[in-house]
Parts: sequence; structure tokens; C-alpha cells
Amino acid sequence: MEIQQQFEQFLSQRGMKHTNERREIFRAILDMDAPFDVDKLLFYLKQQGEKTSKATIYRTLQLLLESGLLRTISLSPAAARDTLYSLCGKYRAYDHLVCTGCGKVRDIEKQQICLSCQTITKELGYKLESHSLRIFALCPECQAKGIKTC
Amino acid sequence: MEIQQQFEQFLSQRGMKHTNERREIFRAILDMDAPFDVDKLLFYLKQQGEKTSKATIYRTLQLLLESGLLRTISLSPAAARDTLYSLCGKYRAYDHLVCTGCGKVRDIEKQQICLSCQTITKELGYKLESHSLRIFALCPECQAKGIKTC
DNA sequence: TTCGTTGCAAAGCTTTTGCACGAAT
DNA sequence: ATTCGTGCAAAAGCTTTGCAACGAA
Repeated sequence: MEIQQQFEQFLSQRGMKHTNERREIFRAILDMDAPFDVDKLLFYLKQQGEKTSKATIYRTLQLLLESGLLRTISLSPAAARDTLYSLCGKYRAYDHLVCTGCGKVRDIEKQQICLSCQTITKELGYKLESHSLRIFALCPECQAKGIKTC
Repeated sequence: MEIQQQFEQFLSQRGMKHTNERREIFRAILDMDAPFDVDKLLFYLKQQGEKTSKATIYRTLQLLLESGLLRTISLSPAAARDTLYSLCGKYRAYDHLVCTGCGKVRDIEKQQICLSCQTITKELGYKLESHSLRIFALCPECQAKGIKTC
């Protein structure tokens, strides 16, 4: 099923309305090419000529989190605010490699990790739902520049 | 080296003072038996008769993050605020298994994951620093209670 | 004595909420 | 016609900061 349809279906199931704002916000999220925060999303929507309010963005993101289509990630060991969001369907795995020098984020796909999660939960009698791996490492460019992290 | 000494050494290196507040906050962190937030730490310190201010706690946590002795983790896919902290030295791995039913957190140790991270970063030319894996799963108790997550 | 540190209160930010108007069904 | 959603502005919460008093070296 198309991911848009999944969202529409979720709204219908909860007796919620298919508004233009929700459609546009979701479309914008699909257009994002990297994990994004509220301001990035708002800026993109403004660029597209939409006049969605920040409040509606927050409300829609909350909705999407509840639908399971969206998730939040924290990219820095110290990140407390400026939550970053990422579409669940967009990446095969929920795993990111974060450069501790420049902050660049790239997705990683590794069947091994899924298997490890399955093994761990199975051993402990848990029912696996999802996982998120963050690897912090210095990218080749930053190494070349001689950037060091504390 | 003792972990307390590492903190004291870090302070010395930066020309910072060994105050009672910092010592007590660090001691309290050592006493924590699970990832904690600022309020939990403050409550514990009050219980111990300390009258440390919230501002000092924030300042000291920041310091500890910079020293590399402490790290933050986000436990829920939707957690945006109420940052949780965890001592780096306390757990062998930075990996947690989070119950999506009751929110209970337990530590996991799995050599496999470290190996996966090494492989991934090596392949891409990154220099590995650390990683954090969060697995979201339903614990046996919640399964028994018939709790379901969205 | 000399700075760094603390506590308090105020300021700063992000996120949430109340309410009246507007839109979807 | 109803009911839900939106925008605005205000409120709420967490975190940071300025400043005078305090304490470690």
C-alpha cells in the first residue's frame, strides 16, 4: 500500500478529517531528504507557499508518531532539544551513522543488526517491535581535515 | 583509575574547581540505578539533604557530557524533552532494551553489536567513537497482561 | 586575594493549549 | 448541520544566563 494511503487510512480509522494541511505536511515530509526538525519543515512549507502554522505542524507530527509512520531520532549524544524526525517507511532500517566532526548523517543498512535484535529479544522473552542504532564516528573528510572530537 | 578521579582530573585539566556541589552531584549520579533525568537527580539530592540548585545541576551535567563520562539517551520513539542521562562507565555497552508497554529499561550487552559497528565504520572509512542501540519490544510481563502497543 | 562557582530570578526557547472561526463530512 | 481542525496568542515547561554573594586555591 502507498504510504500516503496508510496515513489516510489511519485518519479514517480514528474518525479524523483529511485536511489540506495534513496532506501538505505529509507531502513535505516525504520530500525531506534527511532527518528534519520542526523549523526545517516549516521553512519548506513556507517555500511551497503554504501558510501552515507551527501549532498545526506540531499537532500533525504528534499524529504521525502515533500512527507509527514517523519516528524521532536523536543524533548527538548531547542533543536535548530540536528533536529530529524521520519517516519510518523511508529507510529500510532505523539506523544512522553520525559524524562527530561535521554532524553529517547517513543511513546504514545491515541485516546483522536486525538479526542481533531478534536474538536478544528472543532470549529475554520480549516481543520485538523496532530498534534504532546510532553509531558515532568521524567521517573520512573530517579525519582528513584533522578534526578531533573531545 | 577510579571514575571519581577521572572527573577530578578533568576538572583540574580545565582549571576548574573541585566544589562540594560537583562532588555531591557526581556521587548522586553514581548512585542512580537507571537512566535518570534532571528532576530525579534533584529529588535524590534533596533527599540526601543537599540544597543544590537546578541551575548547578544543569551546569554540572553539561560539564560531565563534555568530559565524556556522561551521555544522554532517548528512550522513547516520541521523547522530545525530559532528557535522560546515563553514566558511560557504568554500563559496558550503551545499549538498552525498552519495553513499549511499561517503559521499563534494561541494559543489554552483546559483543555482536560492537562488531557490527566496527565493520560498518571500517567499510565506510569512518573512525568509530561510540554507538547506542535502542531496541523497542514488549516485555514478557506486558505480553502476559495483554498490553498492546499502537 | 583572586577567580571560578553558586543560587536566585529573569530570560530564552521549544512545545502545548484555549478559543473563536473555518472547513470537512 | 455537526464536528473536527486551524491559527493566533497566551501559557507551560525545560534550560540557560546575568549578577551579586560565596568559596576554593
